[in-house]
Amino acid sequence: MEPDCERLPRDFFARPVLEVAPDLLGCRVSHAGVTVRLTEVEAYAGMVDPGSHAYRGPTPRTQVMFGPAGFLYVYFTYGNHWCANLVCGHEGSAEAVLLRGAEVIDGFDVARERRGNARERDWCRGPGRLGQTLALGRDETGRDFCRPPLGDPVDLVVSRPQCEVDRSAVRTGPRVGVSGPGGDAERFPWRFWIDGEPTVSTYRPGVVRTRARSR
DNA sequence: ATACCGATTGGCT
DNA sequence: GCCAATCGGTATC
Repeated sequence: MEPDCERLPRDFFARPVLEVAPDLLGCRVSHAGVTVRLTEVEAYAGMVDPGSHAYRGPTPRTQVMFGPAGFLYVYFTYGNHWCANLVCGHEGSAEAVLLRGAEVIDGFDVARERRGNARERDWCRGPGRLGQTLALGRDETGRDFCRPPLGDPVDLVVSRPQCEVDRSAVRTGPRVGVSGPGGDAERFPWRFWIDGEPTVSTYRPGVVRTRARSR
């Protein structure tokens, strides 16, 4: 388990999301017996960001993003997958960082059990897989990872890197799978990753929506 | 009440 | 590379 002195304070997250996101690369996330090292994240900037779930204002689902930094926003997508975000910025800004890629550094047996016969490189390659490996789902949304309630049986910790990431190894690019204006590479190059890491997803553009599907 | 769609993944060609 | 699966959230009627 991670030492609590390494836990990142709320002040770390209560900054503009474009500052927080690259700083999270190399950081560790622990939950339910598995610890990972982040290799890929994406920034989402709330109501000014057409790619964000918060773009059209608060809804029951996105409510937690409009609260203070340091809380987890987990969303369900494509009928199968739970994807985890760390809420950033100031209260009301609805900024968040999506955890997209990571390398397992502790809890290998638990991770292997959760991911079946997938290759180790793919355990946390992509936000849905990362959510599954860390067992982050519906019940974890809204959790405070900066000052968790005392006696919380399932601990969630975001902590500093064991080894600092070389800033020159940080790459940026358009966000994966974001359709519409939010996927514009010029306006929103808000995906951050560590160059050369095998646990970073391959880029896939957002699907072009032309007309409604039938059936 | 109902229709549409998604910040994806895994399996198959 | 291509595509179906799958269901909760959101908008609309």
